[in-house]
Amino acid sequence: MDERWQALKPDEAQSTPLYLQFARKLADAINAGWWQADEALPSERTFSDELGISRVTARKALDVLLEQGLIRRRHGSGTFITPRLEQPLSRLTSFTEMLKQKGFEPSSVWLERSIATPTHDEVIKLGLSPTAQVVRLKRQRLADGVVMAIEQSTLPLAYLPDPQAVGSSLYAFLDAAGHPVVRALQHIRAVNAGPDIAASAGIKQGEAMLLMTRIGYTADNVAIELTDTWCRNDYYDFVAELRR
Amino acid sequence: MDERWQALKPDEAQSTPLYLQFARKLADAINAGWWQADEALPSERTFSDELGISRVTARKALDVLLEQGLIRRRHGSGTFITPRLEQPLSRLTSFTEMLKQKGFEPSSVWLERSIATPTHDEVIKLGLSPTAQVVRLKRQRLADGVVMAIEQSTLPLAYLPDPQAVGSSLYAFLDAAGHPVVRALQHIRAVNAGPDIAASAGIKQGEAMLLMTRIGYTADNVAIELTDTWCRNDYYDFVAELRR
DNA sequence: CGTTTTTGATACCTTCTTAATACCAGTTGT
DNA sequence: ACAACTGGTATTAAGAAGGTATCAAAAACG
Repeated sequence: MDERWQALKPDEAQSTPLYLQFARKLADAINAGWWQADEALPSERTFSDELGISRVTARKALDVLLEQGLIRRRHGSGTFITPRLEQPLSRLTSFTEMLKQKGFEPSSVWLERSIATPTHDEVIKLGLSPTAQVVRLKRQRLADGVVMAIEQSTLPLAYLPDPQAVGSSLYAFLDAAGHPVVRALQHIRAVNAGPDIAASAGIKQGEAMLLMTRIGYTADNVAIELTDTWCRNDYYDFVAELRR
Repeated sequence: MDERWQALKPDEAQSTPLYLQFARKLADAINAGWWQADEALPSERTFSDELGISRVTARKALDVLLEQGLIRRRHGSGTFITPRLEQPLSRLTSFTEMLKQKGFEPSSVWLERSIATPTHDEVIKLGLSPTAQVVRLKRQRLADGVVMAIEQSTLPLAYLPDPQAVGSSLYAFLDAAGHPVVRALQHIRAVNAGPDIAASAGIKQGEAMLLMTRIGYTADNVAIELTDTWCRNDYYDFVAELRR
């Protein structure tokens, strides 16, 4: 067991804060399967004693992992690692959630909030009736004040009577309205930035961008959201882990 | 660590301002992967002391990188390199697989099979020793005779002594050699096609392409394969299903 | 030649991390 | 009911990090 503590020990000489170092190492250890799912981790005091760090530092590292959903704490009982089944590899997270997790300050600027007649493409993809109308939302997505993506969402008017009512998070709004998105199909392509998108995103025209097209479904399998997101390629990284 | 400082040191004799020289060198170092995402850079005072420049100079250089979004500063904490926004994907199916299912005939043409000295980037990503050599494989991927993607794989020479021995499937070869890839991390970005890739892929220079970078791991968690695949955006469309 | 801008150095301020405590509040086993 | 764990919270303090204001020399410019 002793080598294990060694591997978790943060390095004082590095300039990265101790708690971040420890958080990373502990996350690696958990992912490497050092502890069984639902097994208690060593207590905060044990970490503190064995690694020669203060309990506050150990605790702050655990806070990070808690934020990532890797562990769960039970007051008086202990800290447990979250069973893998409950943390699907590809969680459907909103832009807002993802940024907060990364320590950025998310914000958005509305470019458009209007009611419109759907295009043919939208009618098909959202399974609309020919006469239905839609709400169109277009905005810049910012992290710490920097434009990271341009997002255009289309929703059936029936689910979103007032376009102005949406706050900073569309998903939060849909949750509150009783129509949470639980599943989504996402297509990813590369496109050259057109003049309008380039201008909104603050990049040169023709620059390569990732175009993510997502169709969100509610629990009863109704397509409720069609979102095109043009992602600035220098800030986004799409990651997939494959196993066989 | 000492050679590193040497490489960052600006040259007083040059006419370009010290802080610009330093900014450039530091940016190169970051791009070369000297520090991990979310890791802290040395402090401004450390740079100042080690490089024999004033703290303001070091700071002005960091200002430049901050402007470029390469780094983030946290008052009282340190300077960190900006993490990319990771968008997790799973159940990723590529268009080639769909093509196969639809009955297209995949094939490939070798462009290069050689032994080479790894780039700095490859050394980092494959965890190589500085003296190790690698095999480089480059080929066109075709479907019914049309170029769909350009693929360049890099493997440690130790695992693949003879580049010519690889048949049409790299994975089949590795399986037979007793080093099957069981897990892979795949990153997807958008890039503008450079002159060489454009020529090989039969498209115009500057056209947006999907660049898929895959690192394959064996059962004992050793990185054995680094593959860059430039996918023609008119033929590729990655699909992922997300849940929460 | 004088003026303005750039560059670099110094000193001081604010904020964050880390640590050392102490104490509170649930949980568990005896 | 109790003792001995667990996590949760608050306080204090020192040290280290980025933030900022000021000034001097050098370069660029009119």
